[in-house]
Amino acid sequence: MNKIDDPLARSLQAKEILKRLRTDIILGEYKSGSRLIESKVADQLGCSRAPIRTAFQLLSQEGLVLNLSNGGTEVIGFTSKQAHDLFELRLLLEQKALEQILANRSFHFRPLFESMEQLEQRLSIPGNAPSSAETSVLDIQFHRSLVMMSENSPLLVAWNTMANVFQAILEITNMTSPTYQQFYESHRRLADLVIQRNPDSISELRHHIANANEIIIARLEKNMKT
Amino acid sequence: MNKIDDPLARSLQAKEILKRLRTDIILGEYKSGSRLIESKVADQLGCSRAPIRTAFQLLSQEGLVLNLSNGGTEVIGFTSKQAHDLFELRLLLEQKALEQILANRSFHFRPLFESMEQLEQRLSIPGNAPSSAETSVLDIQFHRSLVMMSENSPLLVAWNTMANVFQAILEITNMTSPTYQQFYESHRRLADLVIQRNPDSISELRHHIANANEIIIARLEKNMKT
DNA sequence: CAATTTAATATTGTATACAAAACTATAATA
DNA sequence: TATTATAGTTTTGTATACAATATTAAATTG
Repeated sequence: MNKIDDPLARSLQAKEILKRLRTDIILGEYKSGSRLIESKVADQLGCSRAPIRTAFQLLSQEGLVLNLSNGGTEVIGFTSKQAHDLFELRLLLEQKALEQILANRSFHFRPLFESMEQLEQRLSIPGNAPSSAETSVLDIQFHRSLVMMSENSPLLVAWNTMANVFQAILEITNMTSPTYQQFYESHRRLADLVIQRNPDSISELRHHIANANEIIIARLEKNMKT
Repeated sequence: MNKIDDPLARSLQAKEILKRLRTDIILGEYKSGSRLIESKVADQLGCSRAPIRTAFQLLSQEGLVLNLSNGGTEVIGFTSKQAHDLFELRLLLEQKALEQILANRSFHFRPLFESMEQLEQRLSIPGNAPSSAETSVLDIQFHRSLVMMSENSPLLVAWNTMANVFQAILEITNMTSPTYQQFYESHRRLADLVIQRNPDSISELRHHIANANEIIIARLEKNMKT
């Protein structure tokens, strides 16, 4: 449970391809229902079909693409409703994680604090605002630490799958530092409540996520084509 | 939302390999922490590395295997606790689906009844008890129909991912027809409550799943090596 | 002209080849 | 001896080749 599952860690090409396709699909660059042809995409991106296949499989896992029963891959459009449902799912999973954390006898909270302080430190460097990509990674890391604390492997697996899409959305919406300032203050309150094993942490979490979701979805809708 | 996502539908080899590895890992044939070598497995199963890589990726998606950061694939043991957590997750997701179904104005319940009647019909053929593999597919299909009714794509994606492991467990535990008789009676009660949009359907669902989980886990533990 | 069959094309699934990276074991050095 | 270098091996990631299946277009038939 300590090692981190990082698909494509060594597969730089597939990683890059996946990221690009994921973002494009979320933004609506591909029409819903249109078909993704391995060789076409391979030519466009200037590589062979091998890493493309890998990327397609991951996209399918994330629900952005559909594996047709006769072979082939079809784009599933990403709508505003889906974003909403995704965020609701995130809340459901994280709340479950937190409930289990509170119910467990002992737990390790170091990773939670480390990830929190990493974000705080990064934000506190004067005159050097972090990029949206940077902060999204750190923000996600905090929440991943929380889910990992639950020591519930299936829950973590489910969370990780949707987290990829979630992180892409965070990057797209290009959060500014002031917004993140809000977020990390909420992270601190939450982390403090968690180590106290205070049941109020649940409502703090619900508050935090609901608030974040509202801001993010509003920004996302402006960027989406459809 | 109408098309069904079936990875490996055309890829028979990879499908077979995945199924076999999945079952073996659940049963504890591979030691937790041991490394899966593509070429080794390919030689054992008498095929090339291509379908093996595909299968490994799917296993990773299901949380049975870990992608090491320097490349390579490590087996994550499947413990009794994980089974318990998995089943709890299943309940969480299906309950969420049902809540959304009840909240929605209109919904299509044909697939739910069709899958239910398929199971009933199959069980009612005298002197021809269905195999565990057969019934597990039909049972899973009923629950998938339920989740699909929620028209919540991210929720369905998450459910599908864990359903693969769940179905494998159903097959392993080799349910007998009498047990299934119980299950499908519960299915019918549940389906009836759902079309009435009766909130009691939620407790019926909780009951059904909790009951099934208890039976299944007990049987599973007898089959697991660890 | 509509429907069906047949041929041509496109696309995927698997096998193989090769290069880059990671791991292992041996040798060298302090 | 313990530690670092180094050579050798293993293993993966990507590219390419080929065969089987799907899709599309054309031809045929009623």
